[in-house]
Amino acid sequence: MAKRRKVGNLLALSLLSLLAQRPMYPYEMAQTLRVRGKEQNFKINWGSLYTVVANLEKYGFIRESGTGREGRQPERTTYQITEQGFAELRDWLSELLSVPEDERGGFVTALSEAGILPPDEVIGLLTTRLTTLDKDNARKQADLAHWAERLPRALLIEAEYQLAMRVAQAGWLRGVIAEIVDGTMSGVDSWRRMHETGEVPPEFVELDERAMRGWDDEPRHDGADSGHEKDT
Amino acid sequence: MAKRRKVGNLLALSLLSLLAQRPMYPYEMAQTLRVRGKEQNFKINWGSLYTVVANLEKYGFIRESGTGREGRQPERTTYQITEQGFAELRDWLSELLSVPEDERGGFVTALSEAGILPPDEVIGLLTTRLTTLDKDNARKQADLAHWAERLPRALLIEAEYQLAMRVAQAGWLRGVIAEIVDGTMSGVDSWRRMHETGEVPPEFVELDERAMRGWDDEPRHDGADSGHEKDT
DNA sequence: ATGCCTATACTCGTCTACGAGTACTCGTGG
DNA sequence: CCACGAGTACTCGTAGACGAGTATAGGCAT
Repeated sequence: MAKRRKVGNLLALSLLSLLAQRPMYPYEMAQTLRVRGKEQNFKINWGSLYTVVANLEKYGFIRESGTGREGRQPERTTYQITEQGFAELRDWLSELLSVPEDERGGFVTALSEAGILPPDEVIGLLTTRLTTLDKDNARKQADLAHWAERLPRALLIEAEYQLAMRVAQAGWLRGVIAEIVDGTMSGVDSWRRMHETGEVPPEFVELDERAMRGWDDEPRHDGADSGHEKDT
Repeated sequence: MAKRRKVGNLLALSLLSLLAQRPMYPYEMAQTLRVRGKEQNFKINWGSLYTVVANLEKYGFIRESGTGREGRQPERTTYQITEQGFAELRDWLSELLSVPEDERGGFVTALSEAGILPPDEVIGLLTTRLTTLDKDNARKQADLAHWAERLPRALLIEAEYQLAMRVAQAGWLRGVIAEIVDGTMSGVDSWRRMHETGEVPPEFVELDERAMRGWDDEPRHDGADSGHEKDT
């Protein structure tokens, strides 16, 4: 994935960020990340951590800056960021901020395969999701408000973003569920019949055939997300 | 990642879906996926394809259903889904549909590290993103409308979802950009000063220290996303 | 009929991700 | 004063992701 970057793991971005502030040794990086509550709730991937550090060094983005034992603890190696590391960090950040990606998550995939399950079950599952989402969002909203009182908002944008996206998802879900329930959405009838009788609705077949023929008469804008193909 | 599933690759979900419709051999699966325009624009990962098929077989989710050479082409192995495969498919879909995940994408990470870049640069990058997003969204909107005329909407939900999320993202971006530009957002001043003078603003330090002490006096709701920890 | 190009269907080897395990150190209670 | 548990800092082996390469078969132009 994203092989364009010499070190393609997002953990590497965080590490570079950390080292841009001060030199650290790997374990310290992990602690700092964890303590900041960054990256999920950091079920730290120790393996990845050291692999990524090694790779960052291999490509010259970071450099050993001393390998001392400080007082007691076992020996440890401190790293600092290099000029190229800084450049990579800036470039990577720039790309991530300026180029929108398509969501690649499990939910999208599942949505597109949801026809496998009978409509009523899907309604139930989506309702569960919606409920959870609403509950979590309320809590996150409160947390965020709490923090906003004692920290500058500039430090909270990513939390605000995540919340905004979840709220939007909840809104969308509410609409879709309603449409499936009341039958406003076209195709739900065939879908339901298919699960009751086992008969494969004709639109599925048509979809496949259309595809097979290469739907040439249709608008194809394939570089959909404004072409961020890997430029090999 | 997601080691709870015996085969944790999302490609596996698509393959199971495919095989739930009819038996296929691996290459055929790839073609069918590609032709349906599923999964990104499918820069097919041939390596993953065969690894995943092998694993699906290893865990009994699919089974060889004949290994014939049909007429001409080189020999090939056809697979069919098993009972357990169906069960896994249903269960996996259910989970993906009902349990909301937090976005783990690059944008979120980049947002949280955006302080590395000077504010004006960030404004520029986010504006670029917004422009691209608006342009793409308009096109996708049109495409979707086009397809909606000749296909049941039930087959288009995942496209609708993706579009809705992108529209929401654009809306959020518009707001945030404005707030950074006009200084409504607190912290932007320190942020700007930091990049002009090199001085590290006190709130960063405070954040770290607070974290170090273990902010015990604050609300910590750690299983944030309604606890979907891997239940080892 | 013969070379060559394309499509088909995989195989293989490398590089990455990751977690379980290791080893060493301090503090503390019995 | 030493057993034990909780940190600290990492190592290593395995499983997975992935792309470049391979091999074979037909089509078709000469």
